[in-house]
Amino acid sequence: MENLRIGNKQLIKDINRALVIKWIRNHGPISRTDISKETKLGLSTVTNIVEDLINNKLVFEVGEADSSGGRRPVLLEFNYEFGYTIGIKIEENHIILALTNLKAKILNKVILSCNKGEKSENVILLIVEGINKLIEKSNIPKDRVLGIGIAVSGLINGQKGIVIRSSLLGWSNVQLRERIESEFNVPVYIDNDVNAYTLAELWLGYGREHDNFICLSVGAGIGAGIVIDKKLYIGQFGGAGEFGHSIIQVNGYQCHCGQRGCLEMYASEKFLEKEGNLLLTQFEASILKNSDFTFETVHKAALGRDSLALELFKRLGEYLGIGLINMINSLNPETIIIAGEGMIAKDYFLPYAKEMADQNFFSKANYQTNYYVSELGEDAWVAGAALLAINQLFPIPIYNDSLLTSLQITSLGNEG
Amino acid sequence: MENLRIGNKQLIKDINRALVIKWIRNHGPISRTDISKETKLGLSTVTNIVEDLINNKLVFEVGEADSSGGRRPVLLEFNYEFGYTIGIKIEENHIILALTNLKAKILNKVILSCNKGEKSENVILLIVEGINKLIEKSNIPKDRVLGIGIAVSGLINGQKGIVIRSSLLGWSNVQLRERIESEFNVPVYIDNDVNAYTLAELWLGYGREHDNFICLSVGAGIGAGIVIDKKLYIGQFGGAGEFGHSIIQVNGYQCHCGQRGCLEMYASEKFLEKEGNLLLTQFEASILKNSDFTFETVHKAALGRDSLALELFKRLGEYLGIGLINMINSLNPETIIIAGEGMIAKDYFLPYAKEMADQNFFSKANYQTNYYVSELGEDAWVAGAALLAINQLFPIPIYNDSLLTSLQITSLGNEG
DNA sequence: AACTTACTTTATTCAATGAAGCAAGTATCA
DNA sequence: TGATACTTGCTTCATTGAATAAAGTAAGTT
Repeated sequence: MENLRIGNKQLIKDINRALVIKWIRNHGPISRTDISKETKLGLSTVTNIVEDLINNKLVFEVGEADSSGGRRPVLLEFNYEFGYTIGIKIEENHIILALTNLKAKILNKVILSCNKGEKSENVILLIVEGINKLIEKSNIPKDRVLGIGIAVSGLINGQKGIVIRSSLLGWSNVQLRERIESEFNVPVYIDNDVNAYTLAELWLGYGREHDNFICLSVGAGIGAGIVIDKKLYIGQFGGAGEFGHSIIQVNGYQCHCGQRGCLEMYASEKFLEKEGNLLLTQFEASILKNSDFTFETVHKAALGRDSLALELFKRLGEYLGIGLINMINSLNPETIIIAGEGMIAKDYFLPYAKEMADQNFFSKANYQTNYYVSELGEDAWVAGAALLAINQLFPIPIYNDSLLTSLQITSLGNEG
Repeated sequence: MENLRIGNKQLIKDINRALVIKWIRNHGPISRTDISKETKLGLSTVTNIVEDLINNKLVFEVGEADSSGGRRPVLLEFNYEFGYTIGIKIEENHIILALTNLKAKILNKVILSCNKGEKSENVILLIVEGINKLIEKSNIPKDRVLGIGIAVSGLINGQKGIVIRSSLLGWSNVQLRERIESEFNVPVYIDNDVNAYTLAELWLGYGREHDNFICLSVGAGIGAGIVIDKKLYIGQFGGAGEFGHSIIQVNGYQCHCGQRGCLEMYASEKFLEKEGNLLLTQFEASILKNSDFTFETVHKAALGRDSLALELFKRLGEYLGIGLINMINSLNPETIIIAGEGMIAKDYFLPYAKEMADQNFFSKANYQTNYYVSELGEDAWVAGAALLAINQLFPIPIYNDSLLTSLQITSLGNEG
């Protein structure tokens, strides 16, 4: 249950400190006066808080801006190097680790190979090794790492820190957080990979200026992250956004999840494979005849105007459109951001998807949903993983439960 | 954008007043000491706030509880008759109006008939007439009505107070709130009827002890209300929860909304009609042969073991199950509450729906979703409509925007 | 020299709070 | 029975500490 804090001086202080930090983080470099104007906090209040933040090295004065007829404003900037976080993405056959500053900017990267289907225990050992290597390579003191975020594909219970099930990795019920946390004594956060990507969009991409959207990943599978009021919605145990397993066809293709007719079987790489092989007989001339069906190979074929490839993408697009309709009609998002490996071939399927999706329930009432193609690169996955941790360092301090990890920073001011 | 208030004394005061009110509302009769213990507010703080509330007649002392070795605790109870609200449900051929106290308890009811397909302007006039009649009948001063809530089936933009589209009523773009508000000079809230019912579940039913659920209504159509963290999620413009128009069958039955294969065509009364007529040739002996197909008629037939009726409910149940799967997989709710007129026949279709729905993505990982059959009666629709207004009277005052209407009450204390 | 803009210092305000006190009961025991 | 000690509930009051408005200082432009 959401436990709102009671009103007292400490709450005032925490809220206003967090507010000032937020403004400097999101809009810095910025002057004290501007913070005061924007937040409606009294100027002297801002002065006091900023002094405190500077003493704690969370904020720096970085120079002066031009005057417009009076004393020059002193510009403040957040100290993104106050500490570091590590973002990790576990993939089928390698692990990507990145050291980031508190802006989720990647400062250093380590990529380790591992065998496909490797046991979780061995992967954990690899991760530990990778973290150590990364810290050493980056030449920073270990205790400046303030948090670790790990992105894993599959069903994740972030609160408990458990990988419930990952069909890609072949894991189930792995206590990932506990293992890494005990090794480094630093808060560790884990979440679904698409959720991590969604966080990257929220903080570094589209979400910088928007509060509500769904981020849909089209690739080997289908996944989605749901952002409501600038917060990631995770559901009862972290399983929200499994749109890939919404059923769009009664008695449709058998899905690996046990259901039939899942969207994932119609709008991800799995569809290219399945439908591609079925259609081969009708498209004898296709250059895909002796190839496998991945976004890459089919895309290449499509570039060469291969008619099987074109047909596959057309069908995938139309099915994806139905998936989009279901998202729109059930959640009514402002925008759907589309990302994932599949987007290399976006020109060949997105138009069909959009055309189909525009037939949604709301469009009849002239309420449009926006589509937006993610512009973040590959690095967004690990950056998003790092954000799993960064996100927790500066929470809005109005709830009781959010204090556990953030205390380290937000209450530094009480000591001095 | 959610605009968090800045920290100052007024915020402290508002939070703590709201907190005390909440405890008395939800757990009264309760003593000052117990409030202090539960909220962690200082006892003297509670005393002060309570004094204020009593002066403003928001709270009453209602007697003493037994002593357990010391002075008897003085019990406080919320004054649910501090004011009244009016809940209204607009149906196809009548309008139901109810006067409620601030607990959404129905004190008086007026039902007006109107023609099916009546123009919105005439219906509005009827509503005005009904409200006046209700107030007169209840013998209360007009200015004790603190808010009016109206539940309408269809697509509603609650923020703007507009009925965007209601296929049942044949309305589109009706400025309902503005019209009623200008007539009575009292805040008016409008929302989708299922959202109103969901609010009733949230405050009067299942939600009293739970924070996250989806409330699904099975009747003439299919609708759903989504509760996240004890708050109704409404989407970009109030259209969240249109699960009825999620597509479960590519190229399926044509829906009135323009799409094909909507859940609403497979799991509401519309399905009984459509599929019933199609199946008549195979079930020559059915007593439904010259009947219409409503939940009522088909249910009666099922009671007589009519095999067409049984088959229809079986199929409806299975399709409904697929709808449930899609809800579960995309939102991962703790519980799905099922309600609506269709539930008279629940014994004939729910078992099939549950069996199907239990095949969802998460069940493979042993994470169960709960189903719960709504126990609120017919009155819950208007009670929920009243709650649309009541809900806004005592908001958690941490956001700037929530102050508009609640100020009347929460700042009474500043005057005395 | 007058005006602007940016920031700091200082006295004030006010809601929460802990401590002390008051109110009104129960338990114990002569 | 009733005097005393103890318990529990509530109130009063001085203190605290954060924001804040006002006055003062710094450093620029016109």
